[in-house]
Amino acid sequence: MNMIEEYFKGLADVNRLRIINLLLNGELCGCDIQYVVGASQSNVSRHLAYLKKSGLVSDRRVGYRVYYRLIESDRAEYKGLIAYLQIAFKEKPFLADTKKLKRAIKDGACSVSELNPGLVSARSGLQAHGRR
Amino acid sequence: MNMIEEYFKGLADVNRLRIINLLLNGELCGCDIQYVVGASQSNVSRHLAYLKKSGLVSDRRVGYRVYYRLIESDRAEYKGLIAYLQIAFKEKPFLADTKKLKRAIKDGACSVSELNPGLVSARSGLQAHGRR
DNA sequence: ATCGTATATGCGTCTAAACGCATACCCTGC
DNA sequence: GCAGGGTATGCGTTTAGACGCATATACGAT
Repeated sequence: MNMIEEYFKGLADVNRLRIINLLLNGELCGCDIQYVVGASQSNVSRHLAYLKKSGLVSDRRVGYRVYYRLIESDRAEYKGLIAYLQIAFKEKPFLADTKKLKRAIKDGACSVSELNPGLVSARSGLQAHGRR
Repeated sequence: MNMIEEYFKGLADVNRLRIINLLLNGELCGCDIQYVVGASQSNVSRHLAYLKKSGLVSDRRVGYRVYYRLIESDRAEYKGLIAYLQIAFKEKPFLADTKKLKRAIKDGACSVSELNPGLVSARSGLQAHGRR
């Protein structure tokens, strides 16, 4: 199937759009995504699988966690789309999600801090989530 | 609902992507779209309705025909998307559709020629379709 | 080995939507 | 009025996918 079609199918759902918005900030682990989106664990997991299938997201396992990130690709088809999303995601409700993510990271979320420097300017140094 | 989500839902189908690709060339009447896409009349009509609902396409009636075109909007959310599509649509199978459309217009398709000058450079002057 | 955290997946349900077929509708021209 | 081209829509079928629940799996720590 066409890549462009795959991309748009991947983005044709609010929760997946919200996840992509979060991943524009850098790599994140599944539990942080789940926390911000607020959906059930299986729901988030399936959306992430769908995004992988769509060619938008890749993942890597680190211990018992899985970290998700946007695909790295130089294809115009892909880069142009990501560039568009960067612009388009200035709107609510994505703004609220981004804020919630930054607060979570600051309070000690589990996402790897070295890989998303933009999120950890004022990290407090905790290791645990401080929630659930 | 979010406009971005509406847009992506609208684009999450091959036939609708193909229609949008055609409309990037300018306004087209329904029967020409149907001819190029090669789907059934009701199918094409419903996809066009869906694209209208998604905020991507508008239409106007001229006699017993309806002409469809991309929405005119200066919102970054919208313009950025169209700009992306312009770039992304260099790939097959959209290329074949564009060629088929240009051939149809040249052979006398019913789309209004004044509104898509890029398509009528060598128009032969017929009024009928020369098909079906 | 067992427990705890994180993630994936099988199963059932429900809704959206893609498609074809037939029919209704809209407009023009006779 | 009627006929014909173009378009929309009601109806039924079928498939994709969104979701929750429960369970399985993966890994680390003890």
